[in-house]
Amino acid sequence: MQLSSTEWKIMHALWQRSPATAREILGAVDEETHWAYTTVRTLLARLVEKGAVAEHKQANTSIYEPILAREDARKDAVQSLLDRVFDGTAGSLVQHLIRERKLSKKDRAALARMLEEDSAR
Amino acid sequence: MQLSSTEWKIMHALWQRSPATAREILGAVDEETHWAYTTVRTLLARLVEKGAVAEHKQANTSIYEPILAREDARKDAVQSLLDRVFDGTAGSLVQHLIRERKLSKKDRAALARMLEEDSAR
DNA sequence: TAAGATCTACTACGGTTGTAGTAAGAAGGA
DNA sequence: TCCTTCTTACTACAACCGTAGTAGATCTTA
Repeated sequence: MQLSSTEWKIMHALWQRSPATAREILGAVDEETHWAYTTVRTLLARLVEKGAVAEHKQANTSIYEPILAREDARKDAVQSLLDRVFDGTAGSLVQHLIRERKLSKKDRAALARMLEEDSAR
Repeated sequence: MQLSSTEWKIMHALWQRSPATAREILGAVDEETHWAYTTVRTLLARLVEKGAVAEHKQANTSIYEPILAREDARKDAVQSLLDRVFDGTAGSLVQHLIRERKLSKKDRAALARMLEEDSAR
């Protein structure tokens, strides 16, 4: 499932604290976005429509919960980047990260550990 | 600079062989996309407009060349993914790749080499 | 109980993207 | 020279995206 960048912001808020009302989500993203309440509602409606979020009424207020899992969303986003931008493989992405020095010492150590474990198997 | 996914396809063709005419680019992407010639022209016009591609006329035919470098485009695309999807850092992306076992044996070997060189310095 | 605060449902609107179509000029071959 | 084939310039149009606004219902509180 592909999410637009505003939808990602809503989902991040929901993954962090759910269930939540639209107003609570607004509270969580307000600092960063300054969105109107109705903007948050529109975004939530779109997410419900595409099946990424569940909505149920409590009294006259909607309560939202993520259906789409963060890891699944991330998987799709990464795959889409690999297909669009790299040659479809993660290897070239990682080489890019190394060349661009995007990885901290710690990241590199973690990577090296993983490589060792992996080749040991 | 952000590129749409169709724009990426044009740019990949141009990075591979440039300068090129619209018809040559169509030839390069036709198998994958089956685009109409005018679709390629539209995409090229948009890329020229946003400064990613240079166009100059030879007789009555336009010749195109990339201005935007592949590495720069990749940098922006990766940063955008990190900001939208991860917490803005490459570390969490790499963790994701590790957990998802996205790296092939060959990738891992190349990576190990690069990491060694890197830490040797 | 009447006014403000909230909530929902619906609509809006310009920009971007994907995917062309058309008309008119240029160029090359019969 | 006239027909065919390219090319260019311009236009189109629906879907999606970012960002709301409005109207009417409902809840809360003085």
